Amino acid sequence: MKQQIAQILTEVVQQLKQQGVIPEDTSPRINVENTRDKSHGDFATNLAMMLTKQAGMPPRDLAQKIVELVADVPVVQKVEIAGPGFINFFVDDSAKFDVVQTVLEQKENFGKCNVGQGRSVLVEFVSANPTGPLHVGHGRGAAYGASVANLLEVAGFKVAKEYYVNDAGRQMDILATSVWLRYLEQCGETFTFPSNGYKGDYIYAICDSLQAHYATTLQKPVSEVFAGVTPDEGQEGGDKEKHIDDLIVKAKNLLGSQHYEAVFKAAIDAILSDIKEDLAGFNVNFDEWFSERSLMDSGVIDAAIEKLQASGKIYEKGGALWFKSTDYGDEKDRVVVRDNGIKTYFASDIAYHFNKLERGFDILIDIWGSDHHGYVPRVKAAMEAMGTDSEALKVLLVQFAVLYRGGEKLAMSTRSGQFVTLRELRDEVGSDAARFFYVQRKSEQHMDFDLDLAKSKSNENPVYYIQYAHARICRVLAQAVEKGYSLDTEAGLGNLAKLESEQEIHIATELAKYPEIVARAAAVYEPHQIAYYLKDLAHGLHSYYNANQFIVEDDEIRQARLTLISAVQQVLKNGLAIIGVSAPEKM
RNA sequence: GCGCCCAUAGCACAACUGGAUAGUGCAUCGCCCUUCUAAGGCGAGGGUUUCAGGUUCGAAUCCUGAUGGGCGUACCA
Repeated sequence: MKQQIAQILTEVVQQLKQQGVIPEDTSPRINVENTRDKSHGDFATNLAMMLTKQAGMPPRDLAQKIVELVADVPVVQKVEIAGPGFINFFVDDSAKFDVVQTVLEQKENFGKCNVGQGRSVLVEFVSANPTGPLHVGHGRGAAYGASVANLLEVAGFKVAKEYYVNDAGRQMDILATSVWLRYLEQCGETFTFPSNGYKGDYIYAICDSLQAHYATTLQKPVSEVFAGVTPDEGQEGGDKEKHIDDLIVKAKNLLGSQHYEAVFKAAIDAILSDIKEDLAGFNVNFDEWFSERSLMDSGVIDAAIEKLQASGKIYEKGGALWFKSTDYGDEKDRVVVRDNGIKTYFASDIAYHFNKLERGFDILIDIWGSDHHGYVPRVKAAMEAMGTDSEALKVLLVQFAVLYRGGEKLAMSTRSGQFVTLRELRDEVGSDAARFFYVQRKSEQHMDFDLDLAKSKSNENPVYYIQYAHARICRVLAQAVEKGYSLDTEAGLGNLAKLESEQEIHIATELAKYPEIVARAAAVYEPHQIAYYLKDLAHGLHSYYNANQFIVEDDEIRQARLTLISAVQQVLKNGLAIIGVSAPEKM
């Protein structure tokens, strides 16, 4: 309908040019909007106001000219000029119900479009270090990323979802060492646990499995473990970083590479499988868990560095290898290989992004926490230097959720073991409510997350409002069958013209908006638009429900109404699927 | 210091990406269950869109500056 009007206006612009009202070289963007106020008709355009300058006449006069040129179309009942020069289109009520048939024919495909044109997208998100369980901060990225992926899929992209597993580097060594030290404690050794080690309770579970497999064969005397180790923070000459680094070296030496590997692997396997299970319970699933170590082992990182060297953007300074990212607008140059020969995290990230493109993806989407925003220019710089198009990479930043409990701001740290896990949140409020809560806000908006509120008011979460609308429809349709009035959509579609209440027309109008909302939301990566749309649609349904009886004696009216609400049911289901929320049949 | 992001009703957030009288939920106050689920509906109150300028037919939205908040500014990952 909207396109139809836009089409008409495009023709009008051509005619205006021919008549010399506006210059030949003007090509205005045809803008057709849904009106907010029903007295403004169904659609409006600001075309006259946009062209007022080129035409050299007041907007209302120009609008008058445009209206005269607008071709007669049966569905357009009336065209009006209003306000400063808006042109309002009033659509014939009966035409508004055409969408119902479309919905029922296309079913779960209703709302899909092809702006993606089958291009392949890799959406990488969560990618939290596997050093502990996911906390509620990760939840936002998970909910947002999964919804964006769904959205893109509906918009006609070929989507793959990936979790980058940082299973290499110092943090993992600290984790392995922390596990081993806790294991030693369980074996009866006594010492002060390093301040910089991982202290979460989940560590003990890993130790239990180590004990089950190895009994005490991994035990070493404390005197040996701590001999010659730099003291911890708070002690004479102490340094917590050196302390933990020394302990890592000890762990490797005392255990030997094979046993150290075993501890390392036990830790990461346990945590990763916990994360996988957690995300699956959150209705977030990945196609690929991409290991950083695999990049190292396959030599991809070296290849990437060589590629950069070939571009001439690598130089040596102070024994380290630097990438000249300032040539691409970064604030300063960045180290890729440290003076001790160890490659930085940045180096593997360059390789990782290069690898993504090599796997054939057209578009790369990274979803990062906003604390990584400073990282974007250097990754793009590296992509440029390697001769790839940095435009292919789109980084979506998600603001941190600031957690409150009873008005108190909560500090969260995986290291200290003090955080609220995603699993706790799911247990308390449920996956659906949590998914909806996260995705309701646009991603760049700071989010205050009051846990007490989220838990105590779980029944007031708008998600139930939407699910309730869906469940209501299901129950009504079931009741109809029980009363011997099974739904005959064929008959219903034929009688839609009999529906003329305000609520019915409103619902039909809302249904027609859905594909457009999806397309727009996908274009700007904003799943929250779907959430708001669904609230509106649910409101339309509840309103309708309270004002009208669906299961009535009159066959024609009943069939028409049941057909209309089954279309609503379908769209609610489609929209909820994008947000990753279930559509229950009863509540 | 410099850079990025944010600021809308008591609270949490929207506003079709520059459109008409700035909306929704919670909270507050009325009304509606012998009728398909009241986790619902109908209505009321609540705003100088942080402040000061600018751009234009038109600004919550764009530009400049100020204020307040978050984050970043490693040869960490």
